[in-house]
Amino acid sequence: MNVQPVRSNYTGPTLSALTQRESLPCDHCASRSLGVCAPLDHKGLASLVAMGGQRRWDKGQVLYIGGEPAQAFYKITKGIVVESMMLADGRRQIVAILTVGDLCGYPLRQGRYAFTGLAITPVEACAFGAEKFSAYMGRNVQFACAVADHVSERLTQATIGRTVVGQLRSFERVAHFILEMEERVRSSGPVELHLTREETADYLGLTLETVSRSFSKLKHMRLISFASAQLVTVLDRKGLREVAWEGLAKPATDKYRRSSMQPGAPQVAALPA
Amino acid sequence: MNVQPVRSNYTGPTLSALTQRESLPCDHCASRSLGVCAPLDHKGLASLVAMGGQRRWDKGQVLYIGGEPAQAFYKITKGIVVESMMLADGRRQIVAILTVGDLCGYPLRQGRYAFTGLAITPVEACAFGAEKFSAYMGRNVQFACAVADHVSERLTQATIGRTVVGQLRSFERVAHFILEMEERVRSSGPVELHLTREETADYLGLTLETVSRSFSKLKHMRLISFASAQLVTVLDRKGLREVAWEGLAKPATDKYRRSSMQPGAPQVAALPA
DNA sequence: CGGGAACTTGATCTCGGTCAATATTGGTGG
DNA sequence: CCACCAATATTGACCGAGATCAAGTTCCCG
Repeated sequence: MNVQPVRSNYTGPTLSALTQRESLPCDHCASRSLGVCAPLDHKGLASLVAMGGQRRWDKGQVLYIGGEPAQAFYKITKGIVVESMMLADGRRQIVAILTVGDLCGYPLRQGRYAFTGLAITPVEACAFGAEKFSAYMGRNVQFACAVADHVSERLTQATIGRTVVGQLRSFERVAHFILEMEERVRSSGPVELHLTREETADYLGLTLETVSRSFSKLKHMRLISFASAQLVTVLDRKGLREVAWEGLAKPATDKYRRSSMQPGAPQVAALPA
Repeated sequence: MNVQPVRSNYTGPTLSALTQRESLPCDHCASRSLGVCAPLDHKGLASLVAMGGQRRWDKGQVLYIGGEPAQAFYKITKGIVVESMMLADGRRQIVAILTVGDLCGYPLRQGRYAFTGLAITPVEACAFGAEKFSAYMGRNVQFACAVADHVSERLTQATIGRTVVGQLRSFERVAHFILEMEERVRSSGPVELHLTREETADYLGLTLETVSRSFSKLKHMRLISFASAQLVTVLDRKGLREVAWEGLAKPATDKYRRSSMQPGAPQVAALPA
């Protein structure tokens, strides 16, 4: 759909000017070694950078709108972006929470943004022209693999999210959310949630009141405590995990099909060639 | 995570034997021109095929189990596979419905299957060794792009699914499901659902009773009719679409942030380089 | 045909949504 | 620095969509 491998021998105008070792904004970039930039050498980086530039948005500003023609993808260097889908009546599903190192605006759907990107903090990002980005994928295997890798990770995240929303009770979803946000920052001490109760609700498929009640419930269960509404301390990580995710996977080796079935080793058979 | 680009000059043992124009199982494969095989020429195809072989499973058999070490990916040539995640207490979320041309078992999470694959009809598939598959990605840009493309498509699907489960009412979800299954087969006439009510429930985050009631409701609304429980005729596609998806996207140019916000054009500013 | 799986329908209960009233927080200007 | 106000969060009361429990019915498949 969105990726158009280009095998031609590309001789872009911007590339030659930058192949020498000269300073790139990337040299001081917090996102340099993350995500799709990680496998690139100086030259590769230079040609990618030549595609776009740095931009910034204030909290509350929209980066791009789902359904509109896409000019650029963004790799976040600062702040937090949420991607969402909306229904005509205003219902909103937040489908991803993205931070430093994450690529956003990608993938496209028929040349248009699939989701809407919103800055929920001040955001800085590096912009890549959409067509050039795709063309570069077609020329650089490592870059293409890095993109595939990144999208794979997002697919896994999205799928877990679907399971959370589809199967967990309200306070289980909130417990999972807390652990997810803790994981994201990878630092000990209190966890900054960043999302308002309303945004959290739209992320978890609940209402803001239910989210608030679930937080309170977890607090009364002595699993968490609050410094402020946005700053949570995990008191009992083990307990929280049990609530959050009643041990996904590690299944009891039957009941993949709920009722009648004969699991048995998959039988192998050669097909008529 | 799962993709390990390998840039080395590969000289596999099986490759040389197959580079001449000789017959491949692919020549008669229904899945030849679909998905990740599409961009490959005879030689590329030959080396991919050399990685695995054809296999088959009966209805109800498990192809692979989430959390277990992965040996192979499968590209479906016949039948339907559902991928799911399970919770310890038996709750199950079906996260994908895959058919001819789809790759399954991919992506991996730390070398292990992320989801569990189950054949819900008799299934035939072409197996690719997992490491060799990744290595081949690192050698062939077009293949890597095709994989990225495929994963991107699945990400979009997963995200839409998350929105369906997170935001739609029960009968709206079922309406969406019917349209999705219709889309999938791309042929006029009655739509074969393939999933039991229980599987549909696990896909939509409902119970089988609610799914059944929702089907009945849509029937009484004269939007669909049944030849059998598995065979649906869409009587009013427009009406069904309105129920299914109250016009996702095409948003009213505000309310990305529900309350206070000043959308305004994203302001551009150069960062200190 | 016979039996079991799959499906439908009904009665009741409950979790989470809705509506509404405070409480708290944080940002702004006096 | 404090007071004020709007935005955000909490809590309560009530209601309803969907889950749960429980019969029946239909449809396959041997």
